[in-house]
Amino acid sequence: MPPVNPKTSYPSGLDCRLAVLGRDARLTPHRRAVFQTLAESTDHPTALDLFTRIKTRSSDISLATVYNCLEHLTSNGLIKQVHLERGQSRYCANLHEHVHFHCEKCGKVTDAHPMADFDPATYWNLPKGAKVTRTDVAIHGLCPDCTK
Amino acid sequence: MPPVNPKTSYPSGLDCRLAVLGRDARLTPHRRAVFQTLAESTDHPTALDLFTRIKTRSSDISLATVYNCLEHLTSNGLIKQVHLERGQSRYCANLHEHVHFHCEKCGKVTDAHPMADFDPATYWNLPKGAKVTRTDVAIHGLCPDCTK
DNA sequence: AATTAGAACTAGAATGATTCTAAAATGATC
DNA sequence: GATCATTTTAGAATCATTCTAGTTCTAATT
Repeated sequence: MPPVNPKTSYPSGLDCRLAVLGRDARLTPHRRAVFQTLAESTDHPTALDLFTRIKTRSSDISLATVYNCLEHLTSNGLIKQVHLERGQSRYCANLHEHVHFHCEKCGKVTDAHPMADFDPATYWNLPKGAKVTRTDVAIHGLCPDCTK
Repeated sequence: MPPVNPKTSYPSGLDCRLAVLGRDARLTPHRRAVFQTLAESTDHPTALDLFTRIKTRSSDISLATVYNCLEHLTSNGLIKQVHLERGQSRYCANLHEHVHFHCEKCGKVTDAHPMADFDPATYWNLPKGAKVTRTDVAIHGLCPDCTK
């Protein structure tokens, strides 16, 4: 096994999360840009949002590459895809267990972190013998700013 | 206020739910077909599913009309739109409070009814001052048939 | 340093779900 | 039975995403 090139492989120093990737998953400038732009965003941007931000702030990139990078990062478990309504997918670099609060007026999406363990089987009658792997919770309502 | 035409207005006898509509919301044969076809379905069909079922089983209809009827029924609160993944919207005539169990293998969607009151604020740290109007819960996993 | 094989990037085409448009049909009221 | 609003329709348009196929880039090898 040849040595990993420190310049182009996902370094564990930059962000421990990036280290989970195998050595053949390259940390290209584009992937870095997509990941970092998303990590700096608190607003759950769409692919197009990220495309615009990366294009104006830093390097040139194509929309197809943004989609490729997002798919790569998602399938490697570095980021998560979020679906709140039909339409565009949104992305989220927060890997801590959390759910989403969606403001129906301004559209803002806020992460809500757990205070206690949650088991859906205590609240809903699941099919007998079903095996739960994941529970998606989306809370809709009015954010503090929009209740005024 | 002129009398309601019993033949074309949503009758309260057929299904009490249909009575919630105002008198200017007509119960056309197409709307009736879309509603009834959905009400008889347990599989959370897509607009295209409903289009095919209505077209083959009963009257002729266009896909645009299915979309129009679904939009009409949804905005009048007679049916619900369900988004489990990106892609097509699914529809559900079950208005009892419930959540959805989605089998990741066979794709089947099952309604899961509540056994206890559920307040998301006891589990997740919502933004201070936020007002919750609705909580969408989608439970993903393997259905009883697929665990075998 | 040049070669090579594979991975990543790209523009533009293609796809799939949905919405829009504008005209025709239908229904309700006058 | 005329009139006006609503519904239906086919087909065009749109929007987000994925695909295609050619090009460029990267890293290991010569």
